Amino acid sequence: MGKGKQTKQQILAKGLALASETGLNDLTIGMLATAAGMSKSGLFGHFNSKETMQLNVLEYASELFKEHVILACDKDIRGLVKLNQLCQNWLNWYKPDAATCIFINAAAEFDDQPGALRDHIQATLKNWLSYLQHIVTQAVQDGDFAPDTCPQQFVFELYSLYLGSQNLRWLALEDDNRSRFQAGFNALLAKHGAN
Amino acid sequence: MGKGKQTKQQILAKGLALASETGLNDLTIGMLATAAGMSKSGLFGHFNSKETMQLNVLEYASELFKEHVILACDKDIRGLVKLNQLCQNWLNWYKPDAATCIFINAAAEFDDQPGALRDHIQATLKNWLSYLQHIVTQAVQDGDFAPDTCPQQFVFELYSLYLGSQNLRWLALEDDNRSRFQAGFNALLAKHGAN
DNA sequence: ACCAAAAAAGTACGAACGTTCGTTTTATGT
DNA sequence: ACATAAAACGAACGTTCGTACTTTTTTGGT
Repeated sequence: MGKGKQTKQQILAKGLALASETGLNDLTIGMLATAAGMSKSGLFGHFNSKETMQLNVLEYASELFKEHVILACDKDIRGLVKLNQLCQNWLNWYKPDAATCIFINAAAEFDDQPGALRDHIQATLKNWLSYLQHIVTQAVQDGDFAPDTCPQQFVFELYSLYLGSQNLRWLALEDDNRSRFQAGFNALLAKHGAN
Repeated sequence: MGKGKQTKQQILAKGLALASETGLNDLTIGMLATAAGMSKSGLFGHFNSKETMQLNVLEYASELFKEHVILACDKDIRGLVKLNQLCQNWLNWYKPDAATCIFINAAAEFDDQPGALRDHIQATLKNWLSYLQHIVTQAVQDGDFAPDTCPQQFVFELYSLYLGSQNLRWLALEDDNRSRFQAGFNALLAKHGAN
């Protein structure tokens, strides 16, 4: 890996960290350059536009997500067991500080702002949800869940719980939102007759 | 009502409409002025700062929310019946176009940005959730729900469903997210033994 | 060790933003 | 109706941002 790609990776790592705190919109070229310890124009040269930079940060996040959530699962598991591992990984896929999931944050920021960024976020999210749906369908086929389980509704409720845990974190309530998610998840499993 | 207060109300209405589409952060003084059909400085004079303007928009939204969600309920109802009406009103409290709930949007935008705006959003949200919690507690006392129902967890899951319906709207999935919320809500009621 | 290519820096510009100030128009009370 | 205050305007400011150009430094293959 040449010097260029190397520093680019460092930039993207810093960029993801910052964007996870302040949002992808507020990730300015100048501040990212400062955070990366280089000049504005020096950093700019790696992307040639802010939008490309943001896009690359998202793609970097996607790689990390796939690595820490999907590929980190045990091999040869499926259905309910896999769903459990996926959700566990999902909650922990990006750890720094009080960072909120960049995909959730970016979705809220760009949902009404057409362009390449919105399209990418939308595609990523759709992809993840349909993957979850696939695993749930598998679980139903395996008899892990009741046969009348609707995978779409199941994933909707599961995704909602994730949103809830992300959104309620900063309300600084005294209770642990992770455990609120877990309780909701367990109830969701029980409702569909997980054994 | 003097001329000043009158145009200010029009400005706030326009501001809420715009902020519900593009987010409270992107609600610029210049574009709001243009949308309101007046000059930048003319509009500015009503607030003397952008933050105050945003704060006033939020307060305006709070008034509308209270009016359309809380006060719009039938008198002398409580417990499960009231919860049903509240949720129905909640989903419809602000109708324009494809607007997303400004509180949800603003929460995502300002959660990591200390200041008066964040504090206001936080207080508003906490207030609403604790109100919901109060109604659920009432429902349990009235025997509408099973006695082992945890109101905090209940409201967490309810709020999560609302977030889900808001967040999944723009994914442009073919299915109606309103009905996804309804299904989840009904399941939530059933889980706690609503009769 | 050298030289072309890549990477980084420096400078500058135009646009948009929030805000200020002085002036002009409009509304209101007597 | 008229005088006073409120409301709205127009032009300008300082700052920040993304981006374009040019120059300097660093890298890597021969």
